[in-house]
Amino acid sequence: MEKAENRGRPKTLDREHVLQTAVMQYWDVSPTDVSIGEICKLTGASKPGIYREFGSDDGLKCAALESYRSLALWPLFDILERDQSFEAAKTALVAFTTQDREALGVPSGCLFVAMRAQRDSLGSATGKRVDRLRQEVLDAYMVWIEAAKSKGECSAKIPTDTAALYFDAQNGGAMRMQKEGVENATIATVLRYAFAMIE
Amino acid sequence: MEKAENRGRPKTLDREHVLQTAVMQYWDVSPTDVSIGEICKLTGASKPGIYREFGSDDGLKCAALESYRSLALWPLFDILERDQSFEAAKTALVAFTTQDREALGVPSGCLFVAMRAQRDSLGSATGKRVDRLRQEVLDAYMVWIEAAKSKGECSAKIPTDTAALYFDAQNGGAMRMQKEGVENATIATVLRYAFAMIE
DNA sequence: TTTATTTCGTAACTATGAGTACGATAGATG
DNA sequence: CATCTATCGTACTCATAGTTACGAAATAAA
Repeated sequence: MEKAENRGRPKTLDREHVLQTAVMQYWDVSPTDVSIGEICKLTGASKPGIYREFGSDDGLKCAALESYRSLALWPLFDILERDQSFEAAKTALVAFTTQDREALGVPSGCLFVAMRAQRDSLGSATGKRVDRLRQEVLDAYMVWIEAAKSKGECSAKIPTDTAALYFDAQNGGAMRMQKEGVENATIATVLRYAFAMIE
Repeated sequence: MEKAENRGRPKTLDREHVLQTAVMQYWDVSPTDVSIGEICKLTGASKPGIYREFGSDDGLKCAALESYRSLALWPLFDILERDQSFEAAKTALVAFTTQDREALGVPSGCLFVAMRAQRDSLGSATGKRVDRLRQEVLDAYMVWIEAAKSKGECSAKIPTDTAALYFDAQNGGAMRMQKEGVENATIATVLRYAFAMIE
């Protein structure tokens, strides 16, 4: 067992602050266009400090994705797993996706969607985590759809795995539109049409 | 009028070869992860040669996008403008989008979609051209949808501009799925469901 | 206090990539 | 053959970004 050694110089690097700053920068700008040096400037941390904490650029991006997941992706999983009607869930998905980001003080678009688009430019650890998260999301959609089918709320003859890809694609499209500046109300209309298809 | 001056050392740089190579690399790899130096190695051209011909990295990407448009986007415009039923056009869109790229000897995904995703990392000239092309595509969808509505082949009450965004988003989603390795048959199913919505 | 231990951060190093200075080269013209 | 002209390509410059070497600093234990 490792006891809390109080030896040595006390750590001053604020891991959470660095991580949150990184998430916001990657999210707002782009995961491949924010350098370690930029994060240093914004947080006051030193480069070796960040390397000691996260190991590498890849490590920081990986940690940022993990952080983003429990910060911004949690509501998605929650909607899919909550016990509610298929219709109610679809409505909740539209509402969640088209929230007013400005009002929430959060960037538009989706860091996960951005990382997927640049998957091959990311480090190997981050790349693998992107793949895993993608599969997790698809699995969550599948469980949800399968449940709706067995409850008789979804009679569509579309295969469940294809339907999962369908919903995931709609969500990704919405995030891209948002980043391109399309009004949330318009995006919501698009999503409602898309989601009405599967019932 | 400028007459064809035969003075000076003859040009040896093969503009078309460089351009096609650039298009294929940007398309296959990513527009922001292919350096001028890489294009040089692949084509045998020298760096100053490429700069003399295209002015800058931005200029080359811009020319590549233009080339891509008349190479790979032309069929899309053609389908939308051809005189055929709304249904026939939608079927043609699905077929075009889910062509077997391997068999055609062409990369999967779409360079234009990739450039849109990285719009802010591109040079100003390329960025503006991406914007213009996006608007062109949306306009083409709108003209098509408007025509279908007036022919009575599309009775959907969805606003035309929103419907255009809808179709554009579906196409983009298909291209991303293709790049992520989803089977074309599956993508076609997704698209058919999505397109069936608007009628 | 001295020593052991741990973190701190300046100042490098290295690699890559955009962009260019400039002398060499190749053909037309006279 | 001499000159004019336009392109060629080697070998730079310059900037950025990931990464690290290493001595200074801070705290607990002896």
